[in-house]
Amino acid sequence: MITKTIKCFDIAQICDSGQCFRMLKKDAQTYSVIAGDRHLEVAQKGDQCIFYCEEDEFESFWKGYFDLDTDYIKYRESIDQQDKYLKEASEFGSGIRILNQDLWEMIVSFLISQQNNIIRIRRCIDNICEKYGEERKDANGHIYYTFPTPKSMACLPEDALKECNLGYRSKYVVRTAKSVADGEIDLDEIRHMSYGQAKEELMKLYGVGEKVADCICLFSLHHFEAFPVDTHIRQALDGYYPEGFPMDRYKGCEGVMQQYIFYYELMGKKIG
DNA sequence: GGCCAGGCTTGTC
DNA sequence: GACAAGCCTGGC
Repeated sequence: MITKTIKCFDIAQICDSGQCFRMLKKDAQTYSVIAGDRHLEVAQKGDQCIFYCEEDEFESFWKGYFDLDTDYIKYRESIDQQDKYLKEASEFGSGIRILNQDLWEMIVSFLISQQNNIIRIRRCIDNICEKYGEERKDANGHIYYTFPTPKSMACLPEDALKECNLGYRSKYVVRTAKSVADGEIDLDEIRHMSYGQAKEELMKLYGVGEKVADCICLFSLHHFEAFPVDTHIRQALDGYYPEGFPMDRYKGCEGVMQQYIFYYELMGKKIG
């Protein structure tokens, strides 16, 4: 069990920001997270965070996963003071961090995300994990499932994942699993590429377009230059930035700004 | 070659 | 009926 005081970190905001679909609220302060074959519980009260794991696992994995070595205050301070909308959005989502998630998990998750909502995306992912992942037990003896490997889905008929409610996206996931399992696309190479190269390579995968490639680059490769434009972001940009979003000003942290806007558009309006 | 309309699963509002 | 972290295909 590790206790830390962390600024700019809010597990609830990270959970609701729609970058991770395997994070679950257990009670008012506690969340459980599954990443690859690992499981973690996190509790938070203000700046105080408790990570229920051993110190070496925290240092070697979860610290990087939650991006705790990155200074988000610096990004927020770089925001144009005249830009009231972005200032408000960044204050509203001040506890958001860009997670370092697994590349393969993000490819599949954002293939499923298209023309879909976050609740249903979560359900689809739970379904494929239960059906094609491996069963594990957490420290409390509760069962959870690992994320299915490319190999475990590569041999399926293209329609097989419709059973998991993926709909027409089933063939995207199966064909992509095949491309990766066959070595046609090398994930390790993509991990070492620049943003531009990685995006281009990812877009060779069946079902991966510009928006999905940007999400993968941002949430698993830590390319902060990626700025995924979906319907919500499109609306915000049309409404608040008719001249276009000032990408040049935010060079190197465009993706962080995108997350502030996305979260504000999705959650800010509910609360008012 | 680029551009654009239409189609695609399914659940929720 | 419209829409949800869109993409592919075919026709021009």
